[in-house]
Amino acid sequence: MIENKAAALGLRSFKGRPKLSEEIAGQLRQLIQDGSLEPGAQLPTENAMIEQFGVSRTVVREAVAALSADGLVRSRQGRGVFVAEDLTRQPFRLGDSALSEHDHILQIMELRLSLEVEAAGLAAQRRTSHDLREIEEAFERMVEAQRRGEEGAEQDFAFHLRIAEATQNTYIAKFIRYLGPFIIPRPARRRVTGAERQTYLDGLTVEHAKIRDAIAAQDEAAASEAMRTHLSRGLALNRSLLQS
Amino acid sequence: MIENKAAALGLRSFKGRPKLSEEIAGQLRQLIQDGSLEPGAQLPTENAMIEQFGVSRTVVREAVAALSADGLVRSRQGRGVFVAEDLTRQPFRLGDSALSEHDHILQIMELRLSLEVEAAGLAAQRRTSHDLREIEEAFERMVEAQRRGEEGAEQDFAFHLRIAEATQNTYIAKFIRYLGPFIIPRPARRRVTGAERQTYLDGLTVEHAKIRDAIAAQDEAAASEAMRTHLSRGLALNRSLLQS
DNA sequence: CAGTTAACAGTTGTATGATGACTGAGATCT
DNA sequence: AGATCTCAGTCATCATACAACTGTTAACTG
Repeated sequence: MIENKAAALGLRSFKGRPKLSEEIAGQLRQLIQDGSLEPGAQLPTENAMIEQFGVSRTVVREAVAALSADGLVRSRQGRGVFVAEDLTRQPFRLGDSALSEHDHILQIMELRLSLEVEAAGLAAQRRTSHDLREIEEAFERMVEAQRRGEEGAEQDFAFHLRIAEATQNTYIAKFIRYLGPFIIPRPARRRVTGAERQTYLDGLTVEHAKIRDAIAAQDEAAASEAMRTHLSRGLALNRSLLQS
Repeated sequence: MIENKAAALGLRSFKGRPKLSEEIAGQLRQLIQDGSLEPGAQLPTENAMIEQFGVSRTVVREAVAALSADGLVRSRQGRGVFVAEDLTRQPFRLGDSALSEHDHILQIMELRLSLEVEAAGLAAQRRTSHDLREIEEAFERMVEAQRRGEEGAEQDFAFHLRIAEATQNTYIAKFIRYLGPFIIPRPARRRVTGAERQTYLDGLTVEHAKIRDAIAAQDEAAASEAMRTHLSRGLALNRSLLQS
């Protein structure tokens, strides 16, 4: 047996060696993504992979099951395993990149800003009276959370999510919801304290109110503008805080 | 072989029974997503699941491997399988929704527009000379494709992707790349023929040129505006074509 | 001969038993 | 008291066997 080379990769050596099935799955994934295996092509049979990788059938099957869950391959009993014709089913993930925490946060906020500025405009155009009520309630819940001395990060996000849902575009709402966990922690905020913190939180409320009012008035341009101002300020704050 | 009506039935109405491991994986996934199993909670042990579901270890392990690939659970040797604390690793997918083809296309194009309008502005701000060269080359390749009588859909997308990369925001670029396969087919275009088609294609080139020039001049507002005009026209065209 | 059926080899799907590796806690020893 | 050992529980991996499905080929039937 050759000594464990996994540690050389450095990444997750702390957690012991990665599972063999993950190792194999990674190799197969790479073969597919760099085009060595074209869509529709057949993967080596299980027996071939057993020999080729020197592992047991359990490992091979678990690796294929993982790829199959990602929609990257499709296995058909009696025939073989094939690379998916339609690679659009390949999921989208954030965070496995090698960015610093600093860049990670800023880039996610930029991504979020891009979407939400437009979303605010669409919401102003299309919001129903029910949507508006949801947005107003979310606004109030955040005010109450702050009155209780909380940060209100969750309520903040809920407010933004209601706006995304008011666009009537399920994909936009779905993506904002996906981004939620990445932006809720917002570690930058915690470094702001005291009076400065109160000023910041009051500013949030004022900005949220402007967005809410523009959507209520169905003023598309004003809604987009208010959202841009709101998120730009958050972006600038993060940028300056993370600089130091 | 004429008899293959399984495909004609459309989806997967009769694909034979789904694999047992997928069945189990689905049940576990639901338990996690509806909160029956909270983050950090331990799943039943393999032996317990074998008995509970009445299947073999192979099946249970493949199901867990699939969930693990999605980042939904984490298994630790010697301890057990646990629901992930951080569900942000859950991937994002488009397309499993029950939208009509019509809404599907329009909503994706809106999502795309939101991002790309901002991306064009960021690209104008931050593009390097190398980025600009890439964008210009992609533009030329699309012109050449059209000169050859092709539609140039792939070159079109490549042009947009180069712009996304010029934002220096890897997440934005990554997401645009993910959206690619969903927008490349653009079935609407095929219904436009003859002189009308040529007018449309010429319009694309003019609009691309405006975007390119604004980015070259590092004029943020003009770049965003040009991109908005460009994609809005595509959106409007699709909307009218799909109406009928 | 034409058409159907049967047999076969190859593949994935499922089941089962055995062994290795890791974990945590309690028992044991010093 | 502190370090070590033992042990049961758990996942990780291996190996084997059989079932189910597929496509091809051979055999059979009328």
